[in-house]
Amino acid sequence: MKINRATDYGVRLMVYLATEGGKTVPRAEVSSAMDIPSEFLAKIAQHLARAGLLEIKQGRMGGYRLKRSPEEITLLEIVEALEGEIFLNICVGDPKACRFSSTCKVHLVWKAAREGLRDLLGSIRLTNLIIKERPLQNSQERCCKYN
Amino acid sequence: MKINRATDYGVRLMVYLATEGGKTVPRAEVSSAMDIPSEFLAKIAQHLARAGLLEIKQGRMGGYRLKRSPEEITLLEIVEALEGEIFLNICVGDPKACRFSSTCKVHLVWKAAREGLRDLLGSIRLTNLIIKERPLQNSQERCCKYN
DNA sequence: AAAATTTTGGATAAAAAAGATCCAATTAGA
DNA sequence: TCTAATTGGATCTTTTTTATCCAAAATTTT
Ligand code: SF4
Ligand code: SF4
Repeated sequence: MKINRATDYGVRLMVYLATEGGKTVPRAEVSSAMDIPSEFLAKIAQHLARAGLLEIKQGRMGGYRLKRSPEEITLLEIVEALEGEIFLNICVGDPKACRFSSTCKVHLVWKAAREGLRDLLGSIRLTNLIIKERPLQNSQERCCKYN
Repeated sequence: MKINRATDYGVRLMVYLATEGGKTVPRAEVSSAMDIPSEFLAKIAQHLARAGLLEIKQGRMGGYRLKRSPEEITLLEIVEALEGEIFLNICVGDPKACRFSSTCKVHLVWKAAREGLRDLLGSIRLTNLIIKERPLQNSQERCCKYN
């Protein structure tokens, strides 16, 4: 019951792109800054591009950049783009996979757990994940409990 | 991000034992009633026994039974006995595993997600998971939202 | 147009985890 | 003692994860 490395790497990539604003960042830079194996990163970026989360520019001066505003992109989208839709147990996504699913109460717990997890991840936006070097001087604003 | 089959099987076993009250149930019976490969079930039962959740009786008339009252056993205990402590990302259990963990905000989200998940699973007891054939006639009681 | 740089996409592969299965030895009731 | 039940260790297969390699394609610069 853990996320994949690829998912964590994908989130790192997206957070890095968010901190770089709209710039196109070459793979090598993300790889070294974020400690992600370069070739693996290429595959992850392709997944995220197909999911409509980032844009890939090929050729010289190519690289990656966010396709949408970091305010619009949730952690849930990133995670599910890389892991597939979250289901903590097979029966949640496919009730026919278990002959007990219609009466089983554990089934309901896994369903509830999934909801809770997705709600949390869905409430976090890329903007909430950017690391600011120092806190804003004249602002008390906190967009959520995670920053 | 899914539980293992072994974990689901383990929960099925525990729920079955709970429905049988204090009886010692042979492995073959649990295996066929709960659709669990018998030899695999043996391994799972050994794990749960080491975790103090059930008692194994060897020899003729042997089998499995709960070691504690189903009221005292939570789903979290069962799941963690089989999966190990729940951490949705390596950095949650071992911050040294990632050089970003001290500043990374995603880290905090995975921590919060873990808390939420463990709280939910910890709130469900084996008694809440027993399947009653028909609802009690003269009782409105619901021990929680899962029954 | 040629050179330089950067990604693609498909193949491949090593390692780890998951999901069992086998069986000789052991245990304990009858 | 006979029989029925589990143990514990080894083994095995399959799937998933985590990459890596490289020729081809794309795009900018010279
Ligand atoms: S036993 Fe219950 S929780 Fe397990 S797979 Fe079947 S329906 Fe789902
Ligand atoms: S990048 Fe953040 S979330 Fe990912 S492993 Fe490191 S600390 Fe954890």
